[in-house]
Amino acid sequence: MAGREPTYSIGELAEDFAVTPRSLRFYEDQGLLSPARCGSSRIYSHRDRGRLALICRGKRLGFSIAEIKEFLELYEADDHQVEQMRYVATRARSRIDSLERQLADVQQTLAELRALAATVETHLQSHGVTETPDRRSP
Amino acid sequence: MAGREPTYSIGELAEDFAVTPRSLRFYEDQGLLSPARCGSSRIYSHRDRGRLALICRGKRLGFSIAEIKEFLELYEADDHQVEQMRYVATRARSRIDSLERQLADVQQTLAELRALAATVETHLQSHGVTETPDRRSP
DNA sequence: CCTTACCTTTACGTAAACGTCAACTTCGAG
DNA sequence: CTCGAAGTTGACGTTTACGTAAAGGTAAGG
Repeated sequence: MAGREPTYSIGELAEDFAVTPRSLRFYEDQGLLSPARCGSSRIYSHRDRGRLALICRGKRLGFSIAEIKEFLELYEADDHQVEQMRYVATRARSRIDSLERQLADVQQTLAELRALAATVETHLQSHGVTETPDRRSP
Repeated sequence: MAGREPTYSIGELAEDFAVTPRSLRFYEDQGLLSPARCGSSRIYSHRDRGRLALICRGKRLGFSIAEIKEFLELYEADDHQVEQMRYVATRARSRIDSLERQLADVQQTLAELRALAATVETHLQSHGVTETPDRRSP
């Protein structure tokens, strides 16, 4: 019953996540990944794949590499000593606080932008333009 | 009845908007501002002040200097050229879309983090620790 | 006259997150 | 054997939005 864990080359994993091999090496330099080696070639495990998924998500969220690294360590610490759990709890809470602030920021920005869009569209309407802008031949 | 328009030195304006003089010079280099000169000193008019307000707002909204420059040129060009307003509206909408995606992502992350925090705290409780962790002297 | 505060220009420095190039090595296919 | 594709490690280039001296001008106040 031994299904061997799948492994990936740098190119495969890069393509799967639509990043470049260069990025994967960079993440490794920064300590976010540490794939096994076969000779000098990198061999990525299923866990590495999971970590990369988290990295990509973090990037989508606009976090820096350093922040993402903290995240990863946070998830890693999952099955560590009880003593360290306090630290994890503290980090998680502080992370949540920061995210809540970011959430508020984004919502504020959205509000401003929607107001701007509304203003502009009102102006457009007052010029007799009500439809979604078609492109006219110039 | 001729109240002269107020003018500002670089330092005044910078302080008013909580930016550095360096930033104002930079914005000028980038063509976002072009204050009058008295000798070599910059003299900012009321209009310049208005432009700076737009610049700061653009920054808050997450636009790049280059994008803000485009907007300023649009506002400048004609107060209401329909074609140009469409462009602004399009940009705003696209930014809104992107922010809405980001919002969803952040909310998702928050949910996960809260779950993690809850898990960790449950673990801590099961070890007889119920209070918020105080910082002990090391 | 001298200091102080504020202004000027020029120009190099910084941080993030890779891109890009060079200069190999390695491996399976033909 | 040879080729090309894909891998490796440096190391320097790029972009954005300024920071940070360096070196000096100018006007007010003591």
